[in-house]
Amino acid sequence: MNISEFAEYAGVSKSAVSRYFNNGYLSADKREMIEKAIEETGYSPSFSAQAIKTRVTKLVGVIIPKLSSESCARITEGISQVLYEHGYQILLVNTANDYNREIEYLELFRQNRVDGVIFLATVFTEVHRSVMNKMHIPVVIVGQQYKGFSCVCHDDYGAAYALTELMLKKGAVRPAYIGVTDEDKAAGEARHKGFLKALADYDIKLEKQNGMTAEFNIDSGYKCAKRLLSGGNIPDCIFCATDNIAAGAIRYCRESGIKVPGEVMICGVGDSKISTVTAIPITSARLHYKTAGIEAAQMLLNSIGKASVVPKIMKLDYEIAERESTDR
Amino acid sequence: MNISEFAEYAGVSKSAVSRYFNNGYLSADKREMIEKAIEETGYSPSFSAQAIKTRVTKLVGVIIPKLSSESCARITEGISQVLYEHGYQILLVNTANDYNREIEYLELFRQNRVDGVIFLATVFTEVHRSVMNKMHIPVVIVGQQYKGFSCVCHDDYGAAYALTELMLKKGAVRPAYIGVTDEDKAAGEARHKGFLKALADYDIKLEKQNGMTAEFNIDSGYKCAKRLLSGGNIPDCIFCATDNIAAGAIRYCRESGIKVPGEVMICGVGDSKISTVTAIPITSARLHYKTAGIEAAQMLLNSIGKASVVPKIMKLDYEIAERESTDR
DNA sequence: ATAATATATAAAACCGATTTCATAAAAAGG
DNA sequence: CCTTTTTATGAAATCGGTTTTATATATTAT
Repeated sequence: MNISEFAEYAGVSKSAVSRYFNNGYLSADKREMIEKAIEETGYSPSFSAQAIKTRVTKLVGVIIPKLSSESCARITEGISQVLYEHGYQILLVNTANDYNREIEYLELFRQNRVDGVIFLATVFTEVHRSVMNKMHIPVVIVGQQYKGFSCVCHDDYGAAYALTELMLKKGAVRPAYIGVTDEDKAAGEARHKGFLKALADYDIKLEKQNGMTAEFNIDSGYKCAKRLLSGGNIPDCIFCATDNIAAGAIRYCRESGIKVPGEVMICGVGDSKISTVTAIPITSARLHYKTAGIEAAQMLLNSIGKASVVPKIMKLDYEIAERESTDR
Repeated sequence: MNISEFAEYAGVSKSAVSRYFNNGYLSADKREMIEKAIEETGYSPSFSAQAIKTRVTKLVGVIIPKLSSESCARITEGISQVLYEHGYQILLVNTANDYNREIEYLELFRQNRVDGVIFLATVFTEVHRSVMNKMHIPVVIVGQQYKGFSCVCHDDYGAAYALTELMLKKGAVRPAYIGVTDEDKAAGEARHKGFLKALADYDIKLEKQNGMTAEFNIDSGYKCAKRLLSGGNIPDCIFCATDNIAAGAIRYCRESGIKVPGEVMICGVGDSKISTVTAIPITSARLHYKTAGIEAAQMLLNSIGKASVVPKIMKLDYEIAERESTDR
């Protein structure tokens, strides 16, 4: 049923029906007639038809690298909560860590379809910048700082520094690092730099074979820990860039009889659910993922419809959750 | 830029442009002119305008109870993969376990906006049925069986039976159960029944105080395990309806010095990431979440556009992943 | 009482596409 | 060579709404 048929059914004009849904002038009796007709028919206006005229879709594109990652899911949950409260909906794109798909969907969103975009990105390329610059709808980036765009991010550097310092203060002198690629500015580079800075400040140096790059999962942490810990002269602490990596490392230690924290301290980042239930609970830095999603969504909603917006950066604080894996 | 402006720019008629995007009759030179103009302007047709005329939105509504649950995330990942391959996108609704919001969005989708709905539901009410019956777009339900609708679900009953049998065969005689509400037909009722049937078949009875209902999280498992294990005459095995509950139970055992599996065997369901890294790795049943999402999406795509479709039920098999928590 | 303003209404134009229609040119068939 | 079919084309109608316009009526101000 379209607006004309409905208007006829209700005994009013199309314009009156439209005004009813858009708070225009409308007499009480017409309002009543329309309400009664809605009751009877269940009519509601077509989103597509509204969008074409108003240029408002009430849709926000959310681009994420991996839905089944706890951090992504929690950010998206925060986004979802705020958008729901404001009558917006999420057009979700799971890129499965495929950078090309990020570009593909940015292009898609560039034209129409959504009112704004929230982008949980990991690695930025020149192509990203060129596409994003041509975008004429607001974009908010979560988890990274990217010049020229509004961002909500975590203090990855500070968290990594604090965790490393914690272990050094407890007497670690032969540290190791299992990180992710430095191409990832946040989880990779920033945490790496925070780790190295703490080492520098405490006059401790990283032996070359003790720095490793892993994937974002448990198995990869397991394998790296194996390489790190199967030689002689093993490290006495391992900074892991994520809790999953730390969980894998702890699993390896458990299986090979290496005492955590006795022989080697281990920490992760993210304070995910997993960190409380591992063989040895993991000391980690709580990053406020859901809050990041909430803030990003609010930032985006504040930008939608505005002619131009000054890009803002919001950096969220962290808290250290100390658990057994770094006890001394 | 709209189709008229673009057509003028390209030096062809509106109709020609439309035909270009919809594979109509078009001479080679016109095709070339249009391609050149697209190159130069980046024009692409408006989704809203297309949708209004074709009544196709290329959008699928996905309603899920909790995004940050690993099972939901994996199902959604499967859905996303298939829809992507077919040029569809996901309109995501996270209901945060609020049944009213489920109804609200079913209502919203009922009218327009999406071409089909995938519903990861937990508890069905009469209101659900009445709304879903009025739906004139296809709906596929994941994780539950619901008469009259196409469903993709797991063999919760069989998995629970097999896990329980495994523990009974290893000599357990005083079983306990930590489940979720029976209102949830799959994770609640079906697993509960599978557990009870195994007990019946092995002539073992459940002491009343050894059956408990928990929430879907680690802390709740911890608390239930505490109640279960702090008295005298404690159970010698605990069937947990989810891995999270089992992880909580294992954490309690670890903290209170109860030996797993020595004093009490524990199992979970879902074979989530967590089950491999807990203090004692958890025996669990692998449910194919991502596959469920993939199958559901395919089922839905097969129904879209068809006048009427016979509802189908697809029940996916499970596999037992035996780990230390049930060793004997 | 009259002018100015606020409220209320329907018709018509418009949003940006697709599709039908009428017509023409080219290709194929006999 | 003429008829039929296929290919190609732009104008116009249509999809389901919103918004402008023009006009009428009711209030308020002076």
